[in-house]
Amino acid sequence: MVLLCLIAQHETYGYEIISQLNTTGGKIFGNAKEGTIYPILYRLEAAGYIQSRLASSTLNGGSKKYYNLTESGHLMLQELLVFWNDFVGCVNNFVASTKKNEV
Amino acid sequence: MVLLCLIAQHETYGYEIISQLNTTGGKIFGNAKEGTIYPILYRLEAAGYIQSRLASSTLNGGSKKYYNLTESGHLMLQELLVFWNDFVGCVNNFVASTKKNEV
DNA sequence: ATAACTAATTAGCAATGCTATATATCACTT
DNA sequence: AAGTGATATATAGCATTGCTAATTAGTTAT
Repeated sequence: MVLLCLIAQHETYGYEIISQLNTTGGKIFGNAKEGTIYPILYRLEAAGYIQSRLASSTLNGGSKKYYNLTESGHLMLQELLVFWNDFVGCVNNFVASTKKNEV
Repeated sequence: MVLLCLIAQHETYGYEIISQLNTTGGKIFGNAKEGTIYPILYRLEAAGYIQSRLASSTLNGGSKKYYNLTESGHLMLQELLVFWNDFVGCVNNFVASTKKNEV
């Protein structure tokens, strides 16, 4: 879902996503590695949620593979955002009824 | 973390946990099955976060295996609650910067 | 030439979640 | 006594997933 969020913001590519996660990802996503992100991108593309176009090498380094959301990807992102809200709500219900005793 | 929360509230056993999740677990945990919960309980016990005691069969059905938190389990639950807050915060950062464009 | 940065790829392992089934006990009905 | 349904635990087996680690390759600067 987070990768779909990032790609939804603007067309981007794997290395940039990793850099962005490393700088603005906080404690949780600030440590993302290639071996984690690239396989997710392949799965998202295989599932039809994102599509890629190759761009020849410009200023620096190898050729980039730019991704953007498909229509199906936009729909999936909407569903995931709904799911995420439900998920946080459900977990926090259990957390809330615990904290009284625990904290 | 959710199972540790439930066990922290009061000593309980697998079947009761599953029943509780099915009734109060909402959309997300309302569908929990034995094959999901029991292996998690075994892992939590193997990791030393919970301990069990057997109780002979009382009113109905087989003998129950009651679980409660160890000291290590209480510590782990605290860490997980902190992690959970960080995690939600980090994800919501990305969600927030997406929603402007997307929704 | 080489170091440093950009960029993508993939092998391989361990952890995890879930489906599905099996087992056993007890209470109640027919 | 046989069967049904609720209670309760256990586990085989599969697919998915996350991560470590290493490989390849192009560009820029020293």
